[in-house]
Amino acid sequence: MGFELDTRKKRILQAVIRDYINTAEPVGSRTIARKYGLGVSSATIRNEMADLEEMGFLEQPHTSAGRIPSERGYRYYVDCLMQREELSFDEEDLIQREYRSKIDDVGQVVHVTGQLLSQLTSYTAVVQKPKIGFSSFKNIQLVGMDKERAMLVAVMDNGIVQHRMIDVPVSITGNDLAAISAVLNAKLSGFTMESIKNTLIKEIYIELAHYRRTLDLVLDVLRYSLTSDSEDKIYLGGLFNILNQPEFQNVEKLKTLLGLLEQEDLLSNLMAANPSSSGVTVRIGGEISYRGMQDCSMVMAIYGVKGQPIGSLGVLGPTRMDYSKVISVVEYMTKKLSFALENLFKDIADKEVKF
Amino acid sequence: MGFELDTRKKRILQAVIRDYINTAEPVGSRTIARKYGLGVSSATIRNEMADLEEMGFLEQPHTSAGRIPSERGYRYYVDCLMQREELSFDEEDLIQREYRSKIDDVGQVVHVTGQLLSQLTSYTAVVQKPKIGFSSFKNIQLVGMDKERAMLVAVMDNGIVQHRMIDVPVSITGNDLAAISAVLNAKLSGFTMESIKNTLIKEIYIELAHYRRTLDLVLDVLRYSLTSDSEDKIYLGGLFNILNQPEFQNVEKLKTLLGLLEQEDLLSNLMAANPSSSGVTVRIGGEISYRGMQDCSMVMAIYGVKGQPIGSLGVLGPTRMDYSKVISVVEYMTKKLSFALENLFKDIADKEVKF
DNA sequence: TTTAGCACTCAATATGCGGGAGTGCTAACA
DNA sequence: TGTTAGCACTCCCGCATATTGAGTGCTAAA
Repeated sequence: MGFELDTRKKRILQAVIRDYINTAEPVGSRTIARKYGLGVSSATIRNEMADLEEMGFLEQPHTSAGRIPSERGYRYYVDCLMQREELSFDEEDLIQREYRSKIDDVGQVVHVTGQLLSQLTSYTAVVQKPKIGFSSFKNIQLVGMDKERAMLVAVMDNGIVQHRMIDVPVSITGNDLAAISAVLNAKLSGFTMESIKNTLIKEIYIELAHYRRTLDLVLDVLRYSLTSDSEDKIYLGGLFNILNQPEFQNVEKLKTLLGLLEQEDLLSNLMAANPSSSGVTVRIGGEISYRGMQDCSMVMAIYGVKGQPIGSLGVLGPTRMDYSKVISVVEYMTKKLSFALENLFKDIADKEVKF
Repeated sequence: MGFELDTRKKRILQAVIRDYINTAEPVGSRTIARKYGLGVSSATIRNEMADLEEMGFLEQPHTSAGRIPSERGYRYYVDCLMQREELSFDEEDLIQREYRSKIDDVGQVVHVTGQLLSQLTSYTAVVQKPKIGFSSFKNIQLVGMDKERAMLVAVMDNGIVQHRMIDVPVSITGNDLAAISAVLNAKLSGFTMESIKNTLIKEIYIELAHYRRTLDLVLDVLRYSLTSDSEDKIYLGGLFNILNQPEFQNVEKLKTLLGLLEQEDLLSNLMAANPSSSGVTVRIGGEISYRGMQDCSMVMAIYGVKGQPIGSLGVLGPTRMDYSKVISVVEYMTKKLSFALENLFKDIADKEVKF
C-alpha cells in the first residue's frame, strides 16, 4: 500500500481529508485548488479526484456534491500520509500540572488521565482501569459493624482501598476479628492474590481453625469480589463532547451511541480487542464491529508498568476525527499514565527498607 | 385558589392536562369531548377553554392550535386537581427486591434509590448523598505505603469507608503508625467528627506527643477531607431518559440541559433549595430559577433518619411530566430510603452489646 | 498533460397551494 | 340563561413545484 499513488494524488488526498476533518463538509475541487496551493487548476484536481474515487479512497454523498474520505481513505491517511503533530508547550504544561496534583491512588490517576484525554482532543475518552490482580496486599482489616456484620477492608500497595461488608456469626467478638486480621496480615501482606499458594491458605486455616466459616467468606471475598470488582471497570471522560460533533446532531443516532457507551461490558470488550500489544492502534468505522458505531473511530493504546500491560486507554470520536492530533495525545498520555503508575509503585519496591 | 373554578372547568382543565401529559400535543375541544365523556358538546368546551385561557391556566401555541397547560395550570393541577396514583403491586415488589439485595453501605443505598427512581418514572433521578457529618468512627487505621507516605483509612458506622494518602516523615516506622492508629481508635471510635471535644484532642496530643506533625495532618484530613468529601455529592440516575422526551429532541436544548446537570455544585444548590422540610415539593418550570431549565419540573423530598434531615432526592423531567405518578414514586421512595438508612444505623445503636 | 468552458446533476432553499385541525362567533334552541 | 349546531376564519403542515448554486464530467483546445 502507498506506492500505488503518485505524489500529486497523495497531496490531493491529504488535502481533501484535512479539509473534511476541519469543516465536516464535502470538499470540492475548487476548494482544494484555492486553499491548498498545488499549482494546478481545479479541472486537474477534478480528474485526480475521480481517480481517487475509483480506487476507493474517496466517495461522493451524491453526484454534484464534493468528495468525502472513505474508510479506506482514512486508513491510507493514517498509515501513510498523516504527519505527526507535536503537543504544544501549553498542552504539555497542562498535563504536567494535572498529574502533579492528586496522584494518591490509581483511581485518581485514571480520572485525571480521562479528563485530559477528552479535554485535549474534544472527543470522548475511554480509560480502562488497571487490572489490579497483580497488586499486593498491604493491609487487611476486619472491623465489626454490628452483631452480625463486619467490614472487610483491604489496602493494596497501589493505593487502592477496597471494602465489603460480610456476615459473621453472632458469636464472634471484636477480639476474634482482631485476631483474624492479625493472622491475615501476617500471612498475606506483600502477596498478590494470584501468588498466594495453597500451602499458605492451609497455614491460615490451621492457625484460625476456630473461624472456619468466617474465613471461608473472607477468602472468597478477597479472591473474587475485591479483585474482580475494579477490573473491567471503565472510566468515561467528556461523554458530552459527542454533542458538539455535527455527525451526532441527530437525536436517534445519539441515543444508540450513548446506549452503547452505557454498557460497560461492551466497552470492556472493545478495549480488550487491542491487537498490537505496543504502540497506538487506530480502528476506523467498520473496523469497530459494533452496530451503531459505524460512524466512529477509536484510537487506543495499551499502558502498563515495567513492560507488563495492565490496561488500555483510548479516544472515541467520529470517523472524521483529527487523527494526527488524537494519535499524538493518546501516545503521549499512555506514556504519562504508565509513568504515573510506575511512580505509584516505585516506592513500593523498597518497602522492605521500612516494613 | 381553587374555589374560583366551577366543577366543569376543573374537569375540563384536568382533562386537558392529562391528555397533554400523555400525548405531548396541544389538545383541542373535540378531543376532550370525544375522549373524556363530560356530556357536553365541543362548543361548550370551547367556551370554557377560552375562559381558562383568559384566567391563565391554559395557553395557545398559535391561533387554531389546541391548548396546552401554562405553568399556572400545572401548579393548579398539582395543588388541587390531581389525584394520587398508588404504586402497583409489581412496582412495590421490584422496590422490595432491589433493596433487599446489596444494602451494605450508604453508597449502594443511594445508587439503588436513584436507579429505581429513574426506572419507575422514566425521568432523571437526582439523589443527594446523605450528609455523613453525624456518622461516627468505627475504626481508624494508618497503613504505611512507602517511605514517606501512609494511607489513612476510616471506617464509619454507616458503612462508608474513606481513605486518603498522607505524607509522613521518613523517620516514622510501621510500629509508630500502629501506635498512632491504636490511640486514635481508642479515643475517637464511637464519636462523630462534630462531637469530638477539644479536651479529647488534647488527650491525643499528649499521648502521642512524639508525632505532633503527623497528627496535625491526620486530624486535618479527618476533619476536612474525609467528612466534607462525600457531602454535597450527587448521584444522577437515568440521565439518558431525557433523550426520550419529545421536548428534548432538539440537540441545542439537550446540550444546555446536560451542561447544567454536569455541574455538581449547581445541582447541590438546586437540591438544597427545598423549602418545605417535610413532604414532597414540586417546582414547576420557572419556579426552578436556572436559565436553561425553564422547560423542566422537579419533584423532590427530604429524607432523613429519626426525623433528622440528611439529604434530599428528586426527579427531574419536562414540565409536561406525569406529576401524579412521579409524586407517588418520590414519596414512596423517600420513605424507603429513610427506612433503608435507618436499618443501616439501627444495628449500630446496639453496638455496645458487642464492642 | 493540462486547462478552460460548458452542459448537467442534484441537494438545499424558497414559493405557492390545498387540507385539516382547531378556533371564535353567531344564531337558534331548550 | 346556558348549550349547541353551523360556519367563516386562521394558521400549521405537508406537498409539489420552481430556483439556485456548488460541484461534477466531458470535450476540445493549448
